[in-house]
Amino acid sequence: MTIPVLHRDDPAKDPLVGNVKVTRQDWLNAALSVLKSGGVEAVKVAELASGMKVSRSSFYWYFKDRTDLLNALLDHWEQTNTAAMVVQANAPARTITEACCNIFRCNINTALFDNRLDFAIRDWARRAPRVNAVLKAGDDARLAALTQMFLRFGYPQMEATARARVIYYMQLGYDDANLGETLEERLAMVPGYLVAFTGTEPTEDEIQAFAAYAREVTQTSASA
Amino acid sequence: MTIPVLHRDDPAKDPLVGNVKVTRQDWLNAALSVLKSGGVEAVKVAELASGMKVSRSSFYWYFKDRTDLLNALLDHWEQTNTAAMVVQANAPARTITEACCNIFRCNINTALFDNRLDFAIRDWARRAPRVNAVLKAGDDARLAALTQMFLRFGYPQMEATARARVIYYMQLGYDDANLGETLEERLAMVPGYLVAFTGTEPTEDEIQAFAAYAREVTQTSASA
DNA sequence: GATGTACTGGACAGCAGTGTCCAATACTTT
DNA sequence: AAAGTATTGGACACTGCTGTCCAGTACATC
Repeated sequence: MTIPVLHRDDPAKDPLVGNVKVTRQDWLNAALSVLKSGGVEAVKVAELASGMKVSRSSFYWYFKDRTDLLNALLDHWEQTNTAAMVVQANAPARTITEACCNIFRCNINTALFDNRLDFAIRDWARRAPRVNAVLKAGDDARLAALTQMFLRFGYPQMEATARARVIYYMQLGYDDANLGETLEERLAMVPGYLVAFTGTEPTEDEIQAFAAYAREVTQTSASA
Repeated sequence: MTIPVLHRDDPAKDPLVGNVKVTRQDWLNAALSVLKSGGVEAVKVAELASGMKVSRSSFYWYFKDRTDLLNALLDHWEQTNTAAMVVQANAPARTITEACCNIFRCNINTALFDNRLDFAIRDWARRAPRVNAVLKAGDDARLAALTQMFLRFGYPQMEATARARVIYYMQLGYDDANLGETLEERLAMVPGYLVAFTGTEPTEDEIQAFAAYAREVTQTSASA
């Protein structure tokens, strides 16, 4: 339920003019944060307003109604997470294990791919058919990119499809159940997962490179 | 949002005596059904009552309040799904691939393991720390049983742990995203998954045996 | 310094859901 | 047939949330 930095609290941004206290983006950020921690049902105009110490009616200046805000949140998701995973799947790699490490980056780098947002959307989709359609399109795009990745490394079509699903869905379920796991716990298991996902052994270099990346991104995100 | 058969509608059961219209179990069944289709937030005394064509106050005869009902739902989950998966993990099998097929039974036989309930609980857990603790205990028990399964077939400790997680979390994520998939679509991928999960090829017999089981249980559940 | 613009606050009405109270009901027991 | 028991229905008060209306405010422009 943590409300993110508001425009007015960020010294890098232009000061707000007139009687403006919050921006549309502030409302979106706050809503996004609540969506992630408490689900759609928890995204309440009243609560966002009190969190930003602004009255509720301000909200209706920026958004037609609550549904309008929710649509904006869904749009945001549509334009971020899926694109990021597709980029990672297409990233250059010498081996399939290295390529898988590129995918793993999505799971440990929040700046790249927002896990918690993905789950919140998934929860929401279970109850709203409209959201479900958007989600399914995203899942399909991601799976297609992953299948392509395995095909690139010479896996036959059928096996590429099966392995794409295994890596994608396993990460999905894993994060679902383990959002609290520490980085080192997770890193220790990486070689084991790579064998299961690809059927081949990763090189020591690949493991080291991935661990270095993982430690760096968690470092930065912690100090930000 | 389908309300299940009420006690009074089931000819096999003793007729209700006195002024009784619904039983505690009827409330529980209705709540369970709503929990699965709409999440915790959707479990509303008012809606359950109107679904059963009974007044809300009847509810308060059987339950102290809404929280009391929710606790009962959580208890129910605790006593069903995890136990079923542990039984499947311990079931006798000649090969690891056959053992994995035993686990797959959980994913296709609703009578054995209620997927939709598992997700509803998972959603709920994300918002309620108390529920999260119960869920985590369940996940741990299931993973321990799966790890034990791989150990039984000679996998080294580390690999057994990694593979247990891959099979468990993959199924979790898979069902999460694919509750609408047809049985035949799913069956077609089974051999591919088995290779990825175990690192070995399944025999033709194993695949056939599993497919036969799968077709039988979906047949029965459709005609029930 | 008057007017305009871009918001913001506070009051209001309305709805949905909860939990309580008590009278009414339909059987069972005496 | 009278009294008792187990449950149910309906009315009520309360809370939390939404969306609307309108007057108020702070700065920008003329």
